[in-house]
Amino acid sequence: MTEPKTPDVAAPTGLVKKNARDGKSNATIYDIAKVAGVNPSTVSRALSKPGRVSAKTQKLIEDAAAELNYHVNPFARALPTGRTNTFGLIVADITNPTFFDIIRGAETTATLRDYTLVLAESAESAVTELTAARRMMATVDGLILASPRMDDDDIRTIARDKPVVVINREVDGVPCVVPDVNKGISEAVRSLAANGHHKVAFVAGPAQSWMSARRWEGVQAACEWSRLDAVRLESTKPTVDGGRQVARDVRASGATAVLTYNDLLAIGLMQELQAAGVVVPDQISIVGFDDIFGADFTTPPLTTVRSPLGECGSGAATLLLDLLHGAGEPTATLRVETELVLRGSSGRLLPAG
Amino acid sequence: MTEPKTPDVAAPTGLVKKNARDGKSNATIYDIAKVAGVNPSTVSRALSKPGRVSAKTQKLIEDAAAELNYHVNPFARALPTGRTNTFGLIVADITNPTFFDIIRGAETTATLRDYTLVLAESAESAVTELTAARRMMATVDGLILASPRMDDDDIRTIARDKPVVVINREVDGVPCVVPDVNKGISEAVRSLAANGHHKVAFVAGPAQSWMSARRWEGVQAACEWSRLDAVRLESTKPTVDGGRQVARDVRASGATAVLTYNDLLAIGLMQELQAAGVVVPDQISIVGFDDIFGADFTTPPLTTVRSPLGECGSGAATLLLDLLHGAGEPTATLRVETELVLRGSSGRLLPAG
DNA sequence: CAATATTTGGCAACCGGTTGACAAATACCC
DNA sequence: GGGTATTTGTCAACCGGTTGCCAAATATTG
Repeated sequence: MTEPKTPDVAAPTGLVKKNARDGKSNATIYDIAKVAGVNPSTVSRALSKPGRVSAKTQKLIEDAAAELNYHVNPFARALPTGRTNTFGLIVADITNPTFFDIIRGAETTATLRDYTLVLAESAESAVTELTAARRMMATVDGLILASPRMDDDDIRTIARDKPVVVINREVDGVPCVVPDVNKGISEAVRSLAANGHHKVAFVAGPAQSWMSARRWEGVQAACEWSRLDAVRLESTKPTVDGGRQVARDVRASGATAVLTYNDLLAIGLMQELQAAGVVVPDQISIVGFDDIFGADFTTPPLTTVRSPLGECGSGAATLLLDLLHGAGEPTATLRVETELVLRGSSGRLLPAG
Repeated sequence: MTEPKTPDVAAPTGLVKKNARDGKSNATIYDIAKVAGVNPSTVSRALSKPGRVSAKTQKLIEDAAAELNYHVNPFARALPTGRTNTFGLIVADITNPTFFDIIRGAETTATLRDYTLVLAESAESAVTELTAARRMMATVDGLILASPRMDDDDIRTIARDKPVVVINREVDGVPCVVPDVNKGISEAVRSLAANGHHKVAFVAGPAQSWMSARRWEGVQAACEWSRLDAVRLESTKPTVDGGRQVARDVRASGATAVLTYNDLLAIGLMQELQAAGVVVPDQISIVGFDDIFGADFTTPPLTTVRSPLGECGSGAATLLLDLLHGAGEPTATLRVETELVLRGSSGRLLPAG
């Protein structure tokens, strides 16, 4: 079969074609087709539809592909199919260590399943978040929203276009990965009750944070169960700085134990209290949430309700990838367990001197 | 193209208006061409070649585009042009906080200039890194390698195909962003000398780490200048755990001040020494590198030589984007300044009791 | 006002795969 | 062997932009 059926299809049309495949330009299925002596569409099938072509042809094509060092062009594939083997992850704040483990979990799972992770952050703004999500929609197969700030309807709207998985929040009709706060919180509160505390303060997070609301509910319920007083305080922002700022209110509240929306608040709060001469945990116990990187750098190291963040990230990625491949419930909610990590910042209340 | 302020997203009224292109298919330049009564190629030009079409036609097309809520299909654009408005960032370890600020800096700059950041990690492995880089090459316009582990030749090979910027390492013929360690180190060593120290230990990082070598050189030079003894110790890994493990050697070395390759090592080292009853800084001074998140959580807070990591990330992104747009030196090296951040973990050596 | 220079818009050929329809080749059955 | 059921490979029409070339339209100039 040496006779060319279609003689000079590629006759020089005057176009500046970089015909010399000088190492640069990549091999295409047309090149493979020529080498293997088959039609390009056969090459395409051999490479992406297992079993569609005969074993003999398959081998022929694979050899040619290997010889030419062929790699599919992702854009050429994405154009007709819409599939990109890519998914997006939008986090509220890249520098917030809460998300580090989520990012890593998602990235690891993505790579493992031959997907690429595209990252964006919303800077804690619902508008930025929506913009980022919209922008990504065009280029990804699916989206993971970690602690989204936009409202439920926006999330559902996006979820109508492409598979979406939400972390740290429950949205009706959208698959979610949420830590179940109750176990960890009740362990924490019971520990505080056992150590002689009677009044507990909860420092809340951002108003739009679904998780902050759940944690406050959990704290209330657990306190009721243990017959402790519970009071809710507001923070300006869920950061170390926000924690410092809330120290006044904490002292004014008369609570002897504090749970904060997250570890950053707890760390800032502890720093400020210690700077003012308050001894932790003798005079006040502090418990954070999440067990972020650095939570054990403090003196005393921070007691905290751990959320398995890495698991959240990889769980969300798995959920999403299953969805993309047609497996799994379209709206399953994955619940992961929380647990108390008892360190030095909480303990027995010493009688006031 | 600004977001429509009118929040009628949730309003069920206007929804019926959408014609056949309701769910999936997005408007194309052909749709616009039809509405505007021009040729698709004219639409393409109006939208991407400023000034190529008359103002009148331009307006016509822009209006039609707005009406149809048109967004270009990135794949269709990438296919013929190869441009994707995307660049990759490969870091050695996603969970290492050193990279958090780098990631954020790069992400912020990317978003600002309308690029998308694709993230991958090498898990501290040269092989994984090369694989990740290769994989990305197909889909990005350029690549940033933060603290790369692969060897210079591999980097240069990659750099021949697409623009590459390296952070935390100098590679001949490739644009780099490197903190200039000398200022920060000499400040640190002078401070130690002034506080009565005579022997300084340096705990090194990974053998392949270019930056570790530079830091050791810097420490040696500064110590020579200040007439201090300098001794080099090896670490098993550049983590908190590695820092704990090196504590033995540090004590055995007889040094009264330690600089560690990075903050994680410093933190682990300090924890271990304190656990053994050593008082920091009275008996030993500890100085880290980088000023990572959490470096000030410790008691005493960590003295460290700060590298402006966010600046490295954004600087690398800027360098890369300039390169992509034809501006800037093809192999410029951007040097950023380091400085000593004096906190509590270093100070005057108390006379041994 | 004619002649030339400059804009402006249209045509069509790409970029590199995917896929439905179909025919040729091969296998299977009686 | 003839006839039907299956494989297997080919054809051709996409996917949605980009861009070189050219001609028509318009502007500039002598």
